Amino acid sequence: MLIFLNIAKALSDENRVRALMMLSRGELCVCQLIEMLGLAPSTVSKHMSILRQARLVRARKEGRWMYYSLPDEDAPRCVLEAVQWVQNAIAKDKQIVADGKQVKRVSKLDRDKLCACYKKG
Amino acid sequence: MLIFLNIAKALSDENRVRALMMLSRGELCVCQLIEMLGLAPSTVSKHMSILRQARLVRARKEGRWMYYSLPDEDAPRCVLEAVQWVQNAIAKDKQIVADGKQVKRVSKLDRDKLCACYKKG
DNA sequence: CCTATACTTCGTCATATAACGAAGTATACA
DNA sequence: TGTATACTTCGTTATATGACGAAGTATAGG
Repeated sequence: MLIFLNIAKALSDENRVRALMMLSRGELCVCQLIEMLGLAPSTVSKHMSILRQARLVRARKEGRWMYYSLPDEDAPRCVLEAVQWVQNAIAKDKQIVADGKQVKRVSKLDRDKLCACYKKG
Repeated sequence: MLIFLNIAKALSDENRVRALMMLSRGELCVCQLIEMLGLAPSTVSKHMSILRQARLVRARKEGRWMYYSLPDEDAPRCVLEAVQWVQNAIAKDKQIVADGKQVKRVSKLDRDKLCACYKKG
């Protein structure tokens, strides 16, 4: 029950659902998510840790960068079905479609320019 | 997105998930849910209205009694998939199994005795 | 080493949510 | 036409959550 509730709670925040769907095309690092969500780094980090604890994302550290991605096929069925459900339910949502375009844009950016998100504040 | 978030939020509370699963064997009236959940009538009523707004349950009024049931096949796909997901995820949960037994017990009770839940407080 | 970078953790604040009891509404029955 | 019943709505309170900035940690590069 706790596992299930953690997943449901993780999915009950718009920014977390957006972040999750942004990973549909492949892994992203935190600074890319910060740029697209327009939230403070600490906020995004917290959101990702909630998604991670629910097993809805995997994390991989490479040097200074932390990459997040969707779960693989080995993940619990409960998790995979949740991801499926989200994708079916909101793939056509206005915000999610716009975010898909953002992912393409941000993926092309130079990382130096991208991580300017830290310098803004 | 809002529709999806309403469903996710509705599913992120243990008592609401329990109530939802209690309806698996068929419709129940509010006083039966009050008895099984062990919560105040106003609390259960609020929970059911949240589930209802998310379209996760249907409501039918018959005389003084309000009956709640799971959605039928005409419900939005998003809703049906959510219900499926919950059922697959927690059907074997200890609490949910125990609740299943409670449903059988309560269904056999005389309504006069049952609605004593109002007289307790 | 020392500094910059890329996060994460912590502390704080404002808002959201779950619980309750009291009061309100709608229906059956005397 | 009261009165009891079966909820629902409202107001309050305690706790949970999401946002931020400041401080902490880990890694790369000079």
